[in-house]
Amino acid sequence: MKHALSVTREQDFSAWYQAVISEADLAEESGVRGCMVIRPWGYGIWERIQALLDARIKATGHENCYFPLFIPLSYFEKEAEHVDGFAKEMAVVTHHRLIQQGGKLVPDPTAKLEEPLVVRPTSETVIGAAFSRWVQSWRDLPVLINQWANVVRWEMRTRMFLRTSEFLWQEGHTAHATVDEAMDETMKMLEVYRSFAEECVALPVVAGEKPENERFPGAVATYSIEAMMQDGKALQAGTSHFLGTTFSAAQNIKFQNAEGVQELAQTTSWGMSTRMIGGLIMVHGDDDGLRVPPRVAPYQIVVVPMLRDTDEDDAVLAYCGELVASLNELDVFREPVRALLDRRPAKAANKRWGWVKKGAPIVIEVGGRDVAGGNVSVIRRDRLYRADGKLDSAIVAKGDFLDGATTLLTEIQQGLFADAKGRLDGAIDRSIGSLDALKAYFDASAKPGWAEIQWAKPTGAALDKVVAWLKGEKLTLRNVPLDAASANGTCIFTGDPAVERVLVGRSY
RNA sequence: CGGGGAGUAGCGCAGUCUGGUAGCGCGCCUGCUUUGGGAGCAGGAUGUCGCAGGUUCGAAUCCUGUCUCCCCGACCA
Repeated sequence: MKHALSVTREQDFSAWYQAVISEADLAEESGVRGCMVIRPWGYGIWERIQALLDARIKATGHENCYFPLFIPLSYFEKEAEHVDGFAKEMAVVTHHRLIQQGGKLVPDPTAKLEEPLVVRPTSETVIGAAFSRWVQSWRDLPVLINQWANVVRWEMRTRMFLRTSEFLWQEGHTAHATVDEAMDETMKMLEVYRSFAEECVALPVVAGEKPENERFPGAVATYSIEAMMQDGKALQAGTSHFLGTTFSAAQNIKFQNAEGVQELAQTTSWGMSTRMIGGLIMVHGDDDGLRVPPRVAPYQIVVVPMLRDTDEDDAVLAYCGELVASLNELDVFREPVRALLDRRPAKAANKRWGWVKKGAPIVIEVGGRDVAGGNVSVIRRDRLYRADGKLDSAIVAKGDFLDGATTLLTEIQQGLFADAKGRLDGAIDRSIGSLDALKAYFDASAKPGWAEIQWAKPTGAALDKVVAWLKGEKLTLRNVPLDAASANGTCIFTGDPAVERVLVGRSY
């Protein structure tokens, strides 16, 4: 079987990942360190993610707004732990004018900013400053807001979609009167992320609490959803933080409670980014390129006319036009179907393989013979080949295809999720009871998946010791799954009675 | 930011050691022949050799600096 990509997942997963991004026209290098150009197909997927996630964020009572890209340096100085976490990766604006000097443009030394501005790495500080103005009384709470924005973190090592210097995301920020309310919010948004990832992106995830060492700088508790890539590595696909009074203390977010007493607000923040697209690639991609789940596919059904530069071409195009119009009348996942007629003057075979690599869920080919017989040729991206290795192109009556199109899209969506879910569930080993066994598990195979182990949840120096040992094995603590069984054994690190179960794995 | 590799046509690469008119394959354009599974033949177009300095009569090639990408570390959504 000849595949559309020149490198397979088995040969070199990292090279394969880059090949998918390039061959599926998702993104490309920009010439600026760690920054990418997101091309229409990649950005189209992001727009779908935005649309579906935004609806869920609003359905849970949040409103969108927008805060400035530039944050005064002094805002960061108010919260020590937060600045420690981000100081090493901040882009800073120091001048507001350039001058010519020896034929070159250089910052004008006389146009130095009084106070440097940081290009936001995240917006807790600037939004906290606004919250302190907005919140006076318990009646002003909760404040529930979200913004869609770009942020910049000057990472040492970048990878397209997974870790770029600039990335796109949404960041939710809320303020509450009580710890309970803020914790409810934190957990609610974690669940929004879990259900969104699984239902829309078909990405099975494990939702859980991050161990202390993996917390967001300044957070009291951090929760994540973790997805498993096809090479067994973990990808943190969304985070939800309970910030307690860390930022309200630093930013002076105070309110007068019903008893007339001043209190600090309890805040949360939560985010999901373009990294999601990296996860989508590594979970659903195959050796022919990307496979986009129908709910987030910019086009769900692409119709490719087989034109032959003959008189029959007009009839073929008319037939295709009607087909696409009929498809666009249909609803699937409670939205209109997104079908495209690919009229570009290119060879049909090249268009077909182009859409296969892009991962359009269904590709329909229509030639003169189909028109004459009232048929269409259907290629499902989730089942490209027959058992004999030939491209599986099924000839179906046009009416039957229209009748079944939305069911087929639903089936593809569910199938992609079910396959990935099966891989995830089958790749978590819950039987490991010693460090030797843990080491052996990860040494034994190239794609070992994860281990869910029992531990005593050490803190401070004891936790540092555990993390250091894991690091030596290139392992990380992922999260403590919310739905894990309770502990009933001993901690494999300390030998103390275990208190919970934690996931261990290699990660991106 | 440390170690390694690489930047030459849209893509993949040769040429660099040993300085002397910019090459190959694919793709692209035109024409003809094909036409249900990534067509064949013929002709053609496309380069400030990553960028900036330097050495030289002459630099893709030598020297210095710098930017970007890939791999391995340290850092992280």
